[in-house]
Amino acid sequence: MQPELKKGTAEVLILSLLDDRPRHGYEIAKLIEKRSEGILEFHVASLYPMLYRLERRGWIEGRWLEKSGQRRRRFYKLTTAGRRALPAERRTWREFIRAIERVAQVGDA
Amino acid sequence: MQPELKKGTAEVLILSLLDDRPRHGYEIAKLIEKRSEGILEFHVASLYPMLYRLERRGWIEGRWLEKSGQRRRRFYKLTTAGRRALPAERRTWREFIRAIERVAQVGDA
DNA sequence: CGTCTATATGTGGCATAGCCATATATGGAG
DNA sequence: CTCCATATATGGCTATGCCACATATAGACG
Repeated sequence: MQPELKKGTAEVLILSLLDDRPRHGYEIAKLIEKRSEGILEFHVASLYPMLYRLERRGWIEGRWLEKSGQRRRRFYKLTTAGRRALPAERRTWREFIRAIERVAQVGDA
Repeated sequence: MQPELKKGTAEVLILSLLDDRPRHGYEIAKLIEKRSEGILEFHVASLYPMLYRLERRGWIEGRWLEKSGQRRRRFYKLTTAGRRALPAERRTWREFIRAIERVAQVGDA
């Protein structure tokens, strides 16, 4: 898998996972790996900076949660702006893959 | 359209277009733009270097063609290695989008 | 005849986002 | 008491596409 393919996809992935419910960084990384059956594997070193970027953009919001018997975790949830942005992100992705499929005969068939 | 999405996709696109028949750089750029209905627009400044890379890798092979009444053009065609590599590239792409769809609810439905 | 646009190839420097290595810290299993 | 999984964080590297710029010709339009 050319690693370059992944560029720009982390956003929809993270936003979609946070659409279900608030999650913390490490959980997001593991979920992506698991649900994609190992095909996608975002290193946490890429994920944390992405989370900071999304937070700065105002699409997600994080807060620390410390429970006894657990390490501290930063849970992120979608903001209203983030929830509003998600459909457009999904549409962009869909249009993008359709465009590729029109140029390269790459469709599932 | 986040420009980052395109990263790593030029390869399959070029290879697929050359699978039909030999073409020159400028034609490839225009075809990508046209067939994708404007969604994909690779700048020639990205395309030419990509062609050189593919040639160095031995997947495509270019030769100059000068016709009177036309500017000089460099036509590229798939090599045997390139033709052999294409199905794997297409498979990678398919697996990749399926993986994204399993993580983000992004499917066409 | 001059200018403009489309065609055609090419290069140097920039930006972005993911990767690797590394660091820190805790809970639980053995 | 060591090791692994969990959890967050940062600095430097790399790849690939983007922008600006350069060069050159054919054809259209005035």
